[in-house]
Amino acid sequence: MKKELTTIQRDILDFLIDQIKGKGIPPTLAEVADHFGYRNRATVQQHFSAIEKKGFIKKNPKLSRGIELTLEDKFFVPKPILGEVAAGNPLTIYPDAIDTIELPTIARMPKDSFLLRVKGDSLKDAYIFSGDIVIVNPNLEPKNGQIVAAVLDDAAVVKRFYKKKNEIELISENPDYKPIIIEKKYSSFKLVGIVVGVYRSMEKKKAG
Amino acid sequence: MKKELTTIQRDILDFLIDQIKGKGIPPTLAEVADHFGYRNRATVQQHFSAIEKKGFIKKNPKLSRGIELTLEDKFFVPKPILGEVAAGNPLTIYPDAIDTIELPTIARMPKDSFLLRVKGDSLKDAYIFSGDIVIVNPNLEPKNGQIVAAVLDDAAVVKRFYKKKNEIELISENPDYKPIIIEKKYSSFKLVGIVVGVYRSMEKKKAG
DNA sequence: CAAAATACCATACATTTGTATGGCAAATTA
DNA sequence: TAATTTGCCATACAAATGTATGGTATTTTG
Repeated sequence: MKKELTTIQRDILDFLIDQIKGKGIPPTLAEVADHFGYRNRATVQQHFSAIEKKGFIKKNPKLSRGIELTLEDKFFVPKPILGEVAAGNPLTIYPDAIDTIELPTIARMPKDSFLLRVKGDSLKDAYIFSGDIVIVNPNLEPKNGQIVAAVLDDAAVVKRFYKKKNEIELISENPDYKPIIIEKKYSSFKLVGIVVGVYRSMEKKKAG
Repeated sequence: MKKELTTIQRDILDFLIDQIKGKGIPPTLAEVADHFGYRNRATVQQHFSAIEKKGFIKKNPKLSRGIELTLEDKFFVPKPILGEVAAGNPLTIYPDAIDTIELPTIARMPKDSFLLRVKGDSLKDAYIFSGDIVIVNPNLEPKNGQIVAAVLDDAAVVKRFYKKKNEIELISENPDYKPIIIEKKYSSFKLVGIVVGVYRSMEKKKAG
């Protein structure tokens, strides 16, 4: 039995997870159809059947909104890793995916977010270690003290963010590393996004 | 406008919260009716209207399971406190309620659980302080390391639970207090239940 | 006491919802 | 190439669901 979801099926599953984890309650067929622009519930119904057959959801027959997510272990979806970022010193960020990781979808990843793998230990006191995958949301305003991903001269870093009067400070949680200070005018600095989550695979990790 | 819920209305609201917080999805009218033994959905429907009018829930018209809990701050429901327990030395336990507290129902309290007020500071290293209210579930099996409530010679204690070969140890998180050791045969010891939650009112507390 | 609120019942009805069935074009697989 | 899967449409239908309306007995309130 093939357990690979098609693109559309994964989109629908993502929407399901999004609703269940986010809004708290599973959508109806009609709501899903509406969201994806289907003119018909039957289409969604058939997608559900396909997804259920592949073991990702379970339908409680006859019950409205009776969709359950199956065993969470199954919810590992391959996602592209867009690059590596340095928690210590800046590293390269790649335009395209350099790798994929099996990310548990419970580690809720907003649609507009992406993944970066952390190298270095400058954030170890914030419980982010080398080899960890950070989930970055580019559509959030950073608040002081939050951990952000940023690009400096075509390299990327993950640091804790502090905005001051005329400069921005990116500091490490590890005293071995000095803060990076960016003056307002400094242009080659670009904030990539807020780190909204960290995932660590407990399997063997080939971290650097 | 009166904001007091009647007994039945509160029961229904409790059931709603129970389902939403516990099962994750709001029940339908039929399910509520079934649970309370009503032969009719209309009865529940009318209760919902009453509860909504008093501002505790919000109905999304026409939507199945379209019940939302209104602002969480509103969810302070008086619950009886059944006694006081010592985190340090045993205190008296009362057969009936000695007091009531406005417990936020978000602090999910299973139907079979009850409340005890903690006195003493022997659990301060587990972040439970004098004056805190602990929610005790009597229907769970204790695992080593969990915090339990127990009765010793008509007095009650809240301690961390460890089961050994021939004895049970109730230890404090505070080194100032010595562990209580109960031999298997010791009969006047009775486990009351597992502490499933702690609530602390940030208003002034008249702790001991 | 009279009026209002409460707590339940019954019946009726329009939608919503899940499900079943058949059809069709495009992509994938054998 | 033939067969299968995928992705979508349409129609139909029974059951579930929310809603409306009216009724009755009890309790609470003014």
